Amino acid sequence: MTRKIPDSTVRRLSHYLRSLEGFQEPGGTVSSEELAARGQTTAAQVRKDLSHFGSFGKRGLGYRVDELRAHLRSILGIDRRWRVALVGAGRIGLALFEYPAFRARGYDCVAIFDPDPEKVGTVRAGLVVHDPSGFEDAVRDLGIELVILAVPEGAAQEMAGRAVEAGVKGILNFAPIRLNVPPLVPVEDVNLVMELEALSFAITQAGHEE
Amino acid sequence: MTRKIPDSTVRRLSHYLRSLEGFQEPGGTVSSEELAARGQTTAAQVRKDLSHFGSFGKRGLGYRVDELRAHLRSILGIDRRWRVALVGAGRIGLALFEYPAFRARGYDCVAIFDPDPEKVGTVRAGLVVHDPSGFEDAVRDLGIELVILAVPEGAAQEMAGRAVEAGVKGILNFAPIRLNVPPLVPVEDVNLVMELEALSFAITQAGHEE
DNA sequence: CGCGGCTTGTGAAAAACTTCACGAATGTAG
DNA sequence: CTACATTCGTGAAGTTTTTCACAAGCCGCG
Repeated sequence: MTRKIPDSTVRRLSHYLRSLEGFQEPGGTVSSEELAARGQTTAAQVRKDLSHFGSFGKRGLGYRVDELRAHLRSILGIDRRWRVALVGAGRIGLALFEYPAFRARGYDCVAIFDPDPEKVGTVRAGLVVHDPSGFEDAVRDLGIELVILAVPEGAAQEMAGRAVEAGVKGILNFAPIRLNVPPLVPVEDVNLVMELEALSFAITQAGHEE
Repeated sequence: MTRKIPDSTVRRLSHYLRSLEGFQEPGGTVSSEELAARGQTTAAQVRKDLSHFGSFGKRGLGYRVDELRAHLRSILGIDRRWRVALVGAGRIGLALFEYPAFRARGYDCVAIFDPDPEKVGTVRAGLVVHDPSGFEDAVRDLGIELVILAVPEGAAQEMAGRAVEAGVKGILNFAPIRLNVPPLVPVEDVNLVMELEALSFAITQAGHEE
């Protein structure tokens, strides 16, 4: 039933879920048209996206809000909780770890690692900072499945390799390099400079356009 | 020459630029093959991407590193400096503003706004935090062109509207909503929860795959 | 100068993704 | 019960993006 899902579809599924959570009456229904209106897409796209995973709507009626919400959670793999470790206790990493939306969405911050001796032993975001030497043990003992990798560029590949070796299942990578990991371990890259560059490109381009 | 550039192309251009900066001898040359190797793409894709903007290479030789670098900077619109304001002095916004890579890439942080009376007047990331009431004046007086919008969901649309009205040219949006702005003003969305969801989707999916 | 080894730039082919359009369900009203 | 107004699910058509393949250009060497 589910073969190769476009990346863009997954992003939209997240959007749909977020839209559904904005609804007041969870017992109500919503049409593909309404769902498309929030979310900058079309009704056909909404239906096509969902059809990859099953038939969740009722013809003539639409989708039941609470039902679709549950389906989306299950599809996105957040009908459970995930144990997340932060590697790199810099400003950005810590800011993320304290971001309440993460926990609300099913992601539990369980450990922080940083090699800086000044940070090791101190408490950040409610957790003691550990030296990376203990990383592998922690992955096993705490059941860490996801890693937020927010270390300097030079250390990213090494820590990614160790994470994979230790059995981590996915990496959210903030370092501006393409990590070399086995294809079974998904990596999501977040590159904020790149986002700004996309902005200045679009602005500059608007001038050249005709 | 430049019509409709795919979004994915722009992202790759950023990557190419970053790869080029890793080179030691700026007088040397690089082939599309080498550039593709870093960056998770193909040589043909590199050439196609660049061909949208001109012919920068020499057949039989490749691209001159320093030359291509300059071209990419110009294409991405970072052969100049941009004046950026932070709206929302929360943890994430501040962490970004202190991120040294921004300045290094041509983005200058020039002002911070936040309505919290406890923050107004204090110094963060080297700048005094101002109340948003002075936002429009600051845009004009400081020549602010880009806004990093890192406010709570509820305030995002209002501040986006004010930014556009004040003449801001682009918005980097961290709020998890689609901003409603005129199509001439580009918006880049950064949604970290969505990135994590893409990860757990990929992990979960790997199980269902067959 | 002419030849051979490379590597670009680019139409054309292939693949991926989105939009269209319509049959099939579903609920409502008369 | 039938007619009607909706709205989903989905193959087919259309569009966009990627990949392919090859002619054309460049360099070095004899």
